[in-house]
Amino acid sequence: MSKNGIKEVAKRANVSIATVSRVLNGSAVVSEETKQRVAAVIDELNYMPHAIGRALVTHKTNLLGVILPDVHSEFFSELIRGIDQAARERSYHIIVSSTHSNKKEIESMLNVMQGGHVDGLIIMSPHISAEGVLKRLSLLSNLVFVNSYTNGAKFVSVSIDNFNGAYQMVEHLIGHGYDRIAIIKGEESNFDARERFNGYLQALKKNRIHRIPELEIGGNFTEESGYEGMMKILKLKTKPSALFCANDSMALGALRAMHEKDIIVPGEIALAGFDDVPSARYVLPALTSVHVPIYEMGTIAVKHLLDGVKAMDGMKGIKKVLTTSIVIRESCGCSLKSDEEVSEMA
Amino acid sequence: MSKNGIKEVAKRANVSIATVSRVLNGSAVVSEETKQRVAAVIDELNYMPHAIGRALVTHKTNLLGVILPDVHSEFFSELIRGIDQAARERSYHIIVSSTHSNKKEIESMLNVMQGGHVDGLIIMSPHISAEGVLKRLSLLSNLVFVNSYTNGAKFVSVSIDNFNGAYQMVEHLIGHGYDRIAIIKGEESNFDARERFNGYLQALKKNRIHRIPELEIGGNFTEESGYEGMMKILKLKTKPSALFCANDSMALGALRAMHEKDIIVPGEIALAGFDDVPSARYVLPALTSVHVPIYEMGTIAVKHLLDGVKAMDGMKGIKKVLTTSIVIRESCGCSLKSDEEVSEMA
DNA sequence: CTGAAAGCGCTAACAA
DNA sequence: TTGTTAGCGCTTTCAG
Repeated sequence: MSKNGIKEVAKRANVSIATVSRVLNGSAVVSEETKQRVAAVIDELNYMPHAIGRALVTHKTNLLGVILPDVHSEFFSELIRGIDQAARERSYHIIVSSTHSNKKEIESMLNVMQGGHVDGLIIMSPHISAEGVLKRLSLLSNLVFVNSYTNGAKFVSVSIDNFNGAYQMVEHLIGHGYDRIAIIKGEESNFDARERFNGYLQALKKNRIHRIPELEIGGNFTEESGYEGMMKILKLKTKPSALFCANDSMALGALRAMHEKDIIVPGEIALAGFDDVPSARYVLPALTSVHVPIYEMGTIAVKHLLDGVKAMDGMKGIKKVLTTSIVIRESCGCSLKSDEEVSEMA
Repeated sequence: MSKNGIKEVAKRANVSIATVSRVLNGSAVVSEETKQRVAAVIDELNYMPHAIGRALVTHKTNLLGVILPDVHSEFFSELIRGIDQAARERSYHIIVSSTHSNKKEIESMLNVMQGGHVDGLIIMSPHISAEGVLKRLSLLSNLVFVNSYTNGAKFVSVSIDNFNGAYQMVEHLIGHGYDRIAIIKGEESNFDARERFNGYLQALKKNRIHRIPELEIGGNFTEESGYEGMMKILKLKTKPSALFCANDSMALGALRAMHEKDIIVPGEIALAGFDDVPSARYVLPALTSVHVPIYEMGTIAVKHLLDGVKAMDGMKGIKKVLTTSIVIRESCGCSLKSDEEVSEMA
């Protein structure tokens, strides 16, 4: 096995390595003749330029870092799909790493990624605000936050409209006559969860329905916590007529609990979730949920990162909020045709 | 913003860059005193060694490449979870890229990854054999195949026992009295699919049940194809008493079709799938399926890659096959307690 | 149009 | 114990 580097190519083609580099990148004019000759040797040797050597001088790796919490797997993989697609269109690849929503781990990840390995970073940090994450990071550019709390600062972020999604869903339930609407929430520390809860609260308020503390159940976005939350609800003297879960996993858990206890959905208790995960349409009854454009969120994040959206200009961050849409299925008791159209707003 | 490289650190600490490098890596003995001094400067400057510069000389990036088809999302994300976990334990990160099971794309990916960016590669290629993938690749080491067809060659691979999983499941169905057992298969080109189909065939044969061509329906592992396959089955004059789907997605699709047509499961037609995806337990009736240790497959692949398992020794590849286990739920009509234990065999 | 040479940021002999 | 120096594989001035 010979050396097989750019030098070998140069030698065999009787040119300097500079020329080889030039035909490799088309960076300067090379005579057709030598170009052919070099290309032939490259092909013959099956030569591939060494990305690291190149990156060292160009300061470009064509790699994008993606940091996300490892919960929420359907959500997660859809997001990656979107990111990967958009990245590869720009001939980038992605390095994925899941922190466990642990600040230490996020920082360590950031360090690794700052080490020059990636040209940009997409970070999803539902539990820690952007400023918290960036405490000691000099770079503020080449960074976009996804679904994170970027408290009015100069970050680029793309997220979904959690508040309105929840608001609309709860209004929908109210509109169909339910007035005792329970909620299984996500964790306090989770940004998405807080916003969704706020949407719920606002919808009640707008419709002059008083909140009932015992109907506000804690959860943590897992199927299990939905199951347990539902069990608590079923122990109440006066049961709710409807239940809104802050995500689909918990709704699925709640559904399982109701099946076990022979509660008819939506007959006795109507149910709605949030996220519109694929399984939502396969359970029985099919789950009414808030559709979230996860894939688009991924592609947009990449677009912002790579297509020259700079957050630094003028100190004001860029905040893209994707609208959600409610998709009606069977679990909420109405049976309109589902509308899954996904739109955006600036 | 000053330079902030190793040189700056060296200058401020009044040492040579070599010494800085030494305290960075603990690669040689440095006096406690200078060590302290250098460490202080590093901290003060918030200096991070440039990974690319380092990689160029060490030939180590601490990055692992993962190439997989982008179908099969629940499977996919679970596999990544396993890989990522095992990788991070060894302080590696992973670069994920999903080809679309397209040979060209796989090759291009391989090139990118061979460019020096990764120290090893995990590749899952259900449609293309290992030899096909490696046609023109010089390196055979630092490569492990996951769930791919490594035709007796000198590769390292880890896969699941598709054949026996299917065999056992079909035997289970037969054992409970079903004798007209349909199957919705995966694509011919898919290695997993072929093995599962073989398992089905073998179980029939062993039990002296003749195969009935009209009961062998084509599919492609998507929910949609399961739905369509079921619709075809329901048009048959003599319907099967049970249906085995080569994966859960298709089983879910078939289930949806049966719900639509008011076929009672398992009363009229029993159903079983393969993969044991999370949703399997939440549908109604809960889906009997073949459990696959996806996560473990990921961790084992990494272990093989990083913990010094060399395939080249003596020309014989290493082939790890993980056993599957059937988990009984409601859809097959029996109601034993489910056993989800996962074991391995060499 | 092409070659020589200087580095990119780091590690690893080899000396001192 | 520490410094000097030679690269790792490439791109990119700068001459020619």
